[in-house]
Amino acid sequence: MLRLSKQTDYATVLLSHMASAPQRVCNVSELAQATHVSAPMASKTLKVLAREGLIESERGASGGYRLSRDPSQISIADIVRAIEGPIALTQCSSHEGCSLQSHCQIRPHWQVINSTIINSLKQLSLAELQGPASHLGL
Amino acid sequence: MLRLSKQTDYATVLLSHMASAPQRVCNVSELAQATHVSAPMASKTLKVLAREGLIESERGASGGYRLSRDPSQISIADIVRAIEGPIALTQCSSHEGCSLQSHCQIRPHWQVINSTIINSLKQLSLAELQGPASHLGL
DNA sequence: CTAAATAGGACCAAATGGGTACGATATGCT
DNA sequence: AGCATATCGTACCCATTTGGTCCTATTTAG
Ligand code: FES
Ligand code: FES
Repeated sequence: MLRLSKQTDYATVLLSHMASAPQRVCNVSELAQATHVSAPMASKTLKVLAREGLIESERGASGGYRLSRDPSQISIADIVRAIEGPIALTQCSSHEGCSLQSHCQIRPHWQVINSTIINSLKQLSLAELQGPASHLGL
Repeated sequence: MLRLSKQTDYATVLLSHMASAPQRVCNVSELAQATHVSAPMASKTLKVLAREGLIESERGASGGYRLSRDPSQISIADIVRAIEGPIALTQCSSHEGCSLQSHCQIRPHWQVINSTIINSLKQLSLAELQGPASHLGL
């Protein structure tokens, strides 16, 4: 359905909340309460984000998560890539290779579309999510 | 994985081939051979495209499919919408409503991103798929 | 009448996505 | 030392979606 997963949605909301007070270390239950994401899903999601390097974790009592870089340096594209893996609209725009590839003329076009979308997702950073929606001249 | 379905891929290839000789009526097996899409899948896909009005069908012997409008009037966005339904990156950018919706600040941003992507898919028509890839200033 | 073609499903297997649970490990505090 | 509080890793389950096949109508040319 050309939809990104709910987990990506959760990730964005969680990160967006963390960006409102960068540096601060938040634990799962706090983030879950603030964002209304269920605690187990918040936990699952934050683990992935930590593994992918978007946030850093402090373990043990009074531990939690903290953004690993400035909110302006984290884009929606980063979040999507962290949760869903590389953005490739079609099989042939990744390196898996498409069954039609050998006789197909439109592959380069897919790649163009793919880059266009990636670019538009890169345009928007966590920092900008804080403000009102007014980007890309729309 | 932010990937459009293989059927959408098939649809694009099939339509692209039909666009190389608009007006002409092609039957399934011809299209399957030309595009290397398996005949059953080509058939299934073309049925959907016909139902959604992108192509018109002629039934009976020597029947087949024909583009219902000029290739320049059919965009990738049309194809995606025909096969996958409305493009909505997140639940909350459609009207289904998102579980977080009531306390969420970033919803308007999703809508902006969504429109951006739809626009970039609208930019590219079947007619342009015929030529080399050089769109959107990339 | 018959062959060729689409229409519209049912149907199945595999993959994906959403969500839960649990044991292991690390840290601060008393 | 010992306990409470956290994250980490992963395994698991269930519902949905996807990819693909197949079969039976119905339509039309010759
Ligand atoms: S190579 Fe995948 S659609 Fe052309
Ligand atoms: S309303 Fe869905 S993520 Fe904000």
